[in-house]
Amino acid sequence: MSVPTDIDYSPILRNVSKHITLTDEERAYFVSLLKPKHIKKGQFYQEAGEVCRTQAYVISGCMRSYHIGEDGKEHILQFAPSDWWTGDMASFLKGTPALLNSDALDDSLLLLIERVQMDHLYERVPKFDRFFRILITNAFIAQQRRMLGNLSLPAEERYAQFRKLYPSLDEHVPQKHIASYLGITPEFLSTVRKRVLARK
Amino acid sequence: MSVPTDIDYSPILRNVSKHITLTDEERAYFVSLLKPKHIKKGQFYQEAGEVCRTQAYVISGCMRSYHIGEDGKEHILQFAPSDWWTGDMASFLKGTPALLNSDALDDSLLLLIERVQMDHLYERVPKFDRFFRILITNAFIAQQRRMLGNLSLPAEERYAQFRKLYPSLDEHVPQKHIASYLGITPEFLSTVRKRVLARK
DNA sequence: CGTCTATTTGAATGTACTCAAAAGCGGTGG
DNA sequence: CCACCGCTTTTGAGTACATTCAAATAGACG
Repeated sequence: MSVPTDIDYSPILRNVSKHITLTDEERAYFVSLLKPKHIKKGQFYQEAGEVCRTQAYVISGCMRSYHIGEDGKEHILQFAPSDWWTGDMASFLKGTPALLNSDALDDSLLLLIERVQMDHLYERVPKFDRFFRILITNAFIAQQRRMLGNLSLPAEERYAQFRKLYPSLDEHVPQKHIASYLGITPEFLSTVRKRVLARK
Repeated sequence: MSVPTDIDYSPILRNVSKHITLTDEERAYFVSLLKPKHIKKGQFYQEAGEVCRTQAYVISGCMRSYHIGEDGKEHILQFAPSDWWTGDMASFLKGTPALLNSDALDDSLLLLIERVQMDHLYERVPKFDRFFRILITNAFIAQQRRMLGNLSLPAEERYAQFRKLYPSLDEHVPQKHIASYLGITPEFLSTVRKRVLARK
């Protein structure tokens, strides 16, 4: 049994106040809906097939969410380092079985909010409609760029872009996961990487 | 000069009321912000490089938005048939030059809303924060699925899925555009198509 | 009809994959 | 501290999926 730890809510509150302004009361209410969850490296936050009942804000560590295709291969949709949100949206909203697995790449601390609480939050503090509108819009835009890259760029360029966009991920995350994110095999990333590094 | 046409706002109002409920007054206000725009087949609603100042709801016809890569090739990010929303989000929100072109695949009628008006709308009728939150969330989910398909499926499967998901587009849209959407060449789609059609 | 563009077909090429094996790296226990 | 084990990364040969280029055919529209 672990000693109960005091959670520092300031990161998520800063995250929220980038887009909306809360009263003390609203802030307290919001924080009361969050459940901390520690996840050790390699353990799951969520598994495909189950319904995803929460959305998660990453306080520390790094999560990944990925799909296992019919061919049995992993395809990574998202890395979520600290200050990112994660969770299978489709499953969360519609109550359908999740397509995505999510596990920890490092020991991580998440703050979870449940679907019902989320609905209450929207009713009692409509500003959160705006907050998540903006949050998801940004995610949408980022994903459009990724899609565009996948449509128009060869693997070498995609990897170069990835390095520019997420330098810290490129350092900390095993190459095989980056390959999976880019949509290529680890073997091929290895050769591509040699070429990209040679550019210096 | 064309005879001024009466616009039927019921499609967009039905679209909105799928997610939020408006008073008569709010409805009237919302409608007052919309500017109808006719676009003939082949003409542009928006060009890359310019700032995208509006979001558009498609009343009738069909739009496409696409990016022209460094290689000079078109890559289609979205088809927008009637009842869809379109517009370069990143440019619209941040005021940066648009990456996307958008032109009409058929004679189309759009309803445009400008950035400033959109902001007013959010202030005066906060329910629209919710409306667009839901709208964008759905777009996000759909795009995740597309991304997943592109990562995990061969061209033949991607095309088969596209046909299932958008049967009417598959019929009405030139194959070269579908190829561009799927991320393959028109020549290769032609051979893939033969195999998919053979499945019956 | 005739012209222009879209689609099909085919041959040659390239990018990325598979499979296999070797080398590197990190943690763990002796 | 070193030796070993498991996992990740590298390397290479052979293969497959998809592209390019070219030319023929089919469709659409004035």
